Amino acid sequence: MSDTAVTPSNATFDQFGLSPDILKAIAEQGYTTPTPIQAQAIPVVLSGRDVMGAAQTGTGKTASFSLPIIQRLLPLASTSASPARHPVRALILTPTRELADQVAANVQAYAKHTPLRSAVVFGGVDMNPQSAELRRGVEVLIATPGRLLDHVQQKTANLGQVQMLVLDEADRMLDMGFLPDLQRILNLLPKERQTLLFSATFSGEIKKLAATYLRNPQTIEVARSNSTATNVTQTVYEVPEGDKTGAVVQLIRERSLKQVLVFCNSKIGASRLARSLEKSGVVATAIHGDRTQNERMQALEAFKRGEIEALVATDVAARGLDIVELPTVINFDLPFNAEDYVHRIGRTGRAGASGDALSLCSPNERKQLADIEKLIKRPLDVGHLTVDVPVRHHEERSPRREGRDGRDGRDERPARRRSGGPSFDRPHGSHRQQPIDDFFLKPYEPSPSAHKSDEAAAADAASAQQQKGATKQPLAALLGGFGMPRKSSS
DNA sequence: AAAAAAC
Repeated sequence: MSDTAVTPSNATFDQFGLSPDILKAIAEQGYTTPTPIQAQAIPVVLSGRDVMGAAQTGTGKTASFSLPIIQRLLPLASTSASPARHPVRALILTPTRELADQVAANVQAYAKHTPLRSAVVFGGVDMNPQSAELRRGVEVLIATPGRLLDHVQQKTANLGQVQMLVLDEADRMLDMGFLPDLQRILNLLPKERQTLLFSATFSGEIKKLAATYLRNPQTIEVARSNSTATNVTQTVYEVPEGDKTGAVVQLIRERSLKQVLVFCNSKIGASRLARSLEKSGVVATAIHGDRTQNERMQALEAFKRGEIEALVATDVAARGLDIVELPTVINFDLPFNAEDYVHRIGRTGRAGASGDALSLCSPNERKQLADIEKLIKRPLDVGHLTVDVPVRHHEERSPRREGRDGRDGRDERPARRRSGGPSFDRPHGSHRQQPIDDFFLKPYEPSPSAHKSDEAAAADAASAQQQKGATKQPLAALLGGFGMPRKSSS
């Protein structure tokens, strides 16, 4: 087993023995004090030892490996123009193209006063400029796996002299089915090398990967995995599926949000929401895997420049995107994987800044909410929007169930009955059958097969009681057992 | 259930 490093409490960048050229670049980036992961990882990486790092994005992880990589390669850096003098010595693999781009920008910045060359390759864009750059020779290569293998096949990338390998967001890469690609790449690398594996979680698969490809790694863990930053407020708003678009508009206006990242579960949903927001006067654009790489990059850049108020994204943006001090993240949909929630809200409250994570939860997403609260080991705060909740003194309703839940982006409905209508503009859209009151009338219904605990049943009864005649009540009251961790019965 | 990634 590997041991865990101790955090030096008040380290400075000066004490790592980094080259003045690197320190100069660090200073230019405005950094003075290493983050905990940097304080722990930099000395270990400099020592040449393998690392198994558990760190969320936003903890300064990229610099924690980039800086010592640059330092270690410095003695080998050549000022020669000959490509042969610039073989790939460090390879950094990331799951998404945007993350590769971000990491590359960091490496570039940290190495700018050194003769080291770096390049980034990923899919979705022309291979030729990448090939040309690779042929000129680079010591540090940042890549997504598929395109890297493409370059290997084209013989534009030679990995025979790689001494340092970084697997960034390794859990994500496995989730995305990159294991075969990773294995192929790893087989091309010299056995004698230093390997750094970073992962948000240490699942069984990650441990297996580490056992296979790392040698006596030192474990570095800054924040317990699955934990969320304490400087981020986390609030959930219970919103009927069809009211989510309006709710987002309202949150943006209420809070005067100028730069908000909004997560959807589907590509189509993200596009639709972006369009709906635009109709409501919010400058918005979507970023997801069905948009061209050019569109993705332009959306991201415009967002960073502050030209876009709402960037509506799928989980392509859940990890790794480094948008400095993003104040607010909204979950339009709750993610299917609770871990993705942690990654999504990791886009805010970065580098010690405070942030707000706002989540919309429709009745059919309560299971996801319960999973999230179980993972982060605390309930989210329950917020309420200032829209009127319709008063319904309800007697009996037919038990007919909706065949479809409308979760796939069919979230736009015509304005509801005037009395008690929402105070926000509602975009025009297709009709959904489910009446708005459904949510208020129907407490959480577990599937018939699911076993319900006594507390949950009691909570349901309590919430059903409280729903009658409810208006503008805090959702916590409306929802009784809302957010209670649910015992899973398997 | 969905998303991501090579052409």
